[in-house]
Amino acid sequence: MSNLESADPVRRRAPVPRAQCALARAAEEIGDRWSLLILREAFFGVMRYDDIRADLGIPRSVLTDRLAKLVGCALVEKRPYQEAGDRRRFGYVLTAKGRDLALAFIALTHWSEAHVLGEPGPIEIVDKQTGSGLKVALIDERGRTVPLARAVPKLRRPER
Amino acid sequence: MSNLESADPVRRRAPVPRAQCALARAAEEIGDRWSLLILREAFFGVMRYDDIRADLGIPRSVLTDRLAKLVGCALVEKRPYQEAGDRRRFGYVLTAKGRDLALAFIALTHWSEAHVLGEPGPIEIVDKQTGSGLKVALIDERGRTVPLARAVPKLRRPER
DNA sequence: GATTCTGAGTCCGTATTTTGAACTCAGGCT
DNA sequence: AGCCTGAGTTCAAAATACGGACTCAGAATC
Repeated sequence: MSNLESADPVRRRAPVPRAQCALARAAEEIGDRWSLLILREAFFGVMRYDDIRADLGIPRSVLTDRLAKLVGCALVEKRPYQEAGDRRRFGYVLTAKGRDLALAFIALTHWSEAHVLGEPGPIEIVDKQTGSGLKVALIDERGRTVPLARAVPKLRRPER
Repeated sequence: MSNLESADPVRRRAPVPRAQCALARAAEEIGDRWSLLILREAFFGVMRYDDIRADLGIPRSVLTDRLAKLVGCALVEKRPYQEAGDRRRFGYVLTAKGRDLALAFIALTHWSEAHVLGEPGPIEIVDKQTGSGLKVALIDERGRTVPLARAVPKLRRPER
């Protein structure tokens, strides 16, 4: 994916139209100002309407709409729960699809710490078994890590 | 980052306020419907206003605005170029900051292929040296890959 | 058994963004 | 001189977002 080093101004068109572009499809589901932030809340176990609202300061009408969309995309599930001696309520829980976004989230968070925040940031991702700090990296088929600069895109069905 | 397995409805608040959250800061820079797609164009070497517009179908006024924001965030640089026997024009080129987003992009693309597209997608990322297909993975301090399910968030400055 | 409280919304008028179409402007080409 | 092209700008209409008030059901309180 990394760019041609010496940008050549000759190439004019993206190799793949938008409809087949996985990134574009992902952007339809989570590419707006709030969805990412709502999912982050879910990653940290915040699942209740008013708690999300309080954390993010999102308007109620928008939160209602975004939650419905996230449920519609199967990123999150609405499910009932009851706290001891309280009436039954509904909360929102990540689905497997939503949980799998974590890798992209971690990558984006690390990028932001390096390039936007400019410092390590208050939360670190660790291996719950060993306690070791974790990073996101590219690995090849043998599991060896490869520097980003060596990654290039290749058409799978070579043109047509 | 991955969620507590058995979601406990007790936790109510995100561990970190929005202002310090790296993801939230990243979302301010690239969290809208078009910025991601524009950056994707840049990854593939498309750098001219009208080409981006044609690929994405984005309205001119929005593209102008988004490009200015991306330049403002130093994700992209506006720089002059001239093609043989043509007048000098301007194009947009990724900065190092922009290029480093590639890892998050690749992770998001793979997620989308797995969960949105449902099939491999037309572009694959390979090692330009070996040709080996590349994936995104979590690695610990010794470079061993760790499954996502073992990743948990930990506060770096342990509460206060 | 009426009133209050709380979580989880809905409704609504205003403000902001997006859209798409038309217009501009500079430089080169015929 | 007139036309074309890339890279915008301007503008009205449509879609979204915002924030405050309102609703509604069940528990708790008086």
